[in-house]
Amino acid sequence: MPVHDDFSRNELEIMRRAAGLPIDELALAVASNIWRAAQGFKLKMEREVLREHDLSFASFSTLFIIWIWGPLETREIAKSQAVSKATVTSLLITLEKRGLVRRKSSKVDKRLVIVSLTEAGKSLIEWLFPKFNQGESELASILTESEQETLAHLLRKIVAGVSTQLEEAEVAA
Amino acid sequence: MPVHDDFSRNELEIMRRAAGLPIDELALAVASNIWRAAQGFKLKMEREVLREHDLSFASFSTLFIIWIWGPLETREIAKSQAVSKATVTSLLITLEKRGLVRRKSSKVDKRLVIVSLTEAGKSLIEWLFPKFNQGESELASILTESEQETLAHLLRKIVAGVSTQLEEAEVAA
DNA sequence: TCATAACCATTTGATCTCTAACGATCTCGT
DNA sequence: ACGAGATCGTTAGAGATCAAATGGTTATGA
Repeated sequence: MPVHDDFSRNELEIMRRAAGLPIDELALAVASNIWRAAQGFKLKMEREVLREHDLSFASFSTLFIIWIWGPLETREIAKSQAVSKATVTSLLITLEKRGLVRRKSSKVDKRLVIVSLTEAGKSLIEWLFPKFNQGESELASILTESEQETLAHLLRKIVAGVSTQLEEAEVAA
Repeated sequence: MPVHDDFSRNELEIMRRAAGLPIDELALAVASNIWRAAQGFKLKMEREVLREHDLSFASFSTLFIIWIWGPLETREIAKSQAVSKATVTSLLITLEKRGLVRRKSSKVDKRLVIVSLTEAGKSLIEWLFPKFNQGESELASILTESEQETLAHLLRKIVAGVSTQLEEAEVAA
């Protein structure tokens, strides 16, 4: 009995009784499968691509975003990954120790820190990215091209929607 | 310029040049939006539902799975969440400190540890779950019902696929 | 001008997460 | 019966993550 499958009638009944109200089963399935898919993706990439270079998923993402966008401020990296600035600071310390990124204070606004890739960082991400994309390709290959397009489309809507919802909550606070 | 949007022609050109080969843009979009959706979901739930009870997403998931399935062994919890046993041990220590779960060694097999909810844990999850499901419902409400069904269906295939791929890699090692 | 508010990165302290190594326990083949 | 190998939960050590507090910097308004 696989514990990780979708929920049976029995389990739904437990939840429903506790909730006292009808529960949104469809939303439950959507949310839990988004989460499971993401965890599986992360695990796959860390094991099959990143581990041999001793790089975490978060570190890879950070290198990647700087590679694509060029030198960035800390707050921009945080925003792009939807993580706190404190997390980015911690990641950058690790990456800087390994000589993959460089930080320098902005001349224009001394509060800002500009982060750029070192040569070693650039080489690493250029070496790693094709393998990473290969893994992504493998992940998606379970679906037809048309299904992949549908999935990406629906997920984009979820991402946009939740981003809006989070901003609204932010403003209200 | 929102850093978190899908990638432009320019950025794709950077990747393509570095890769030397054509890259799988569709798989890139699928994977990155899975990841972004999951991060947004986690953030939303932690802020809007879990924070006021000082509970992490991982703690909530653990309480939830024990609530639905009844007393579980540590390894079963780990498997159900796709995390390592060490992670579960650490979570259980925290939850036990707060009096939400109880651990006892199995009589049948002394290696095993059986985890069950305390009354406080049961009360908390039963209080929290309806609010959590409400949040999930809000998350999914950007899509029509039919779209939600499609999304859940496609994600289930991804989850099953990546699970298979991870197992294959496991066996090969 | 200049004081107050807003914003930035960092630090702090707690939790979550992983792999690797460990000790205790169980299984299985001989 | 019994020893080799497998499995279990835990520990150790490192990194990732967050909210809250901090200190330095910039913007705003009277």
